[in-house]
Amino acid sequence: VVTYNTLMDGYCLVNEVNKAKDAFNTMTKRGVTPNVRSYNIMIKGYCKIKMVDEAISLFKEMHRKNLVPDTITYNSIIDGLCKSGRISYVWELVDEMHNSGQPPNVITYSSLLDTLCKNNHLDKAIALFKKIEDQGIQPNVYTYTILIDGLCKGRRLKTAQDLFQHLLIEGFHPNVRTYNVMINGLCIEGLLDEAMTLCTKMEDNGCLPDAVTFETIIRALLEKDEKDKAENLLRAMITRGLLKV
RNA sequence: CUCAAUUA
Repeated sequence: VVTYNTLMDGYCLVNEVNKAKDAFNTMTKRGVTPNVRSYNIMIKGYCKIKMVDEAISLFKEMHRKNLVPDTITYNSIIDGLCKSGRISYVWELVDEMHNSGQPPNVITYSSLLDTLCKNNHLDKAIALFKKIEDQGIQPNVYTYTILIDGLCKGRRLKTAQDLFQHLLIEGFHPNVRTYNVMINGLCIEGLLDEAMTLCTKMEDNGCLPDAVTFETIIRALLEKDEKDKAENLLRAMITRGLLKV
């Protein structure tokens, strides 16, 4: 089973979900019974290429074969449904999670938080974040990054910055993505000097800026016709090997 | 062997 699962996961990773499904069928034919992980891999694979209905049918197939979906199974479909905008079914599944004694975890909530943010339901997102904490679930760096990103894109920079501070106070270590999200937020508001300062600061904090960091700032600089500064950053990228020349 | 977040 492990061998087949690894193979399927590899195919899904490169979006060759049909080949993954072939492997899935082959294992069955050879008398190897797919386990929950096999289904989880296929469900995520289908969600990734937006074939959510296939994912749902596999989910139902699990029930028929008396396989009990675990938290990862739920999280994967919920995330797939969220990303394809089929929110109503999501809430049913969240209820089902509670009823089946596998309550949503921080990852489930991260998916939900992300959709709320991306659909401009910022207030609901903030409420959900509080609800997560109230339930005694520790938000992690992902959770914070998602909400900070939502706040930045919803033009609520101040709140985003407060949350970023809060994250530091709580002793979390922001990673490259967290910084990138904050930097993008500053760029959106045209605060390019602040963005560049934060870029320096992240490096001081032991977090190396990556290509996204630079591209974000460069793009913003060019929009403001700050061609010289942009060029300097481009050179910096080349020096750091972030840009092939 | 399986789940969530960033520029374009």
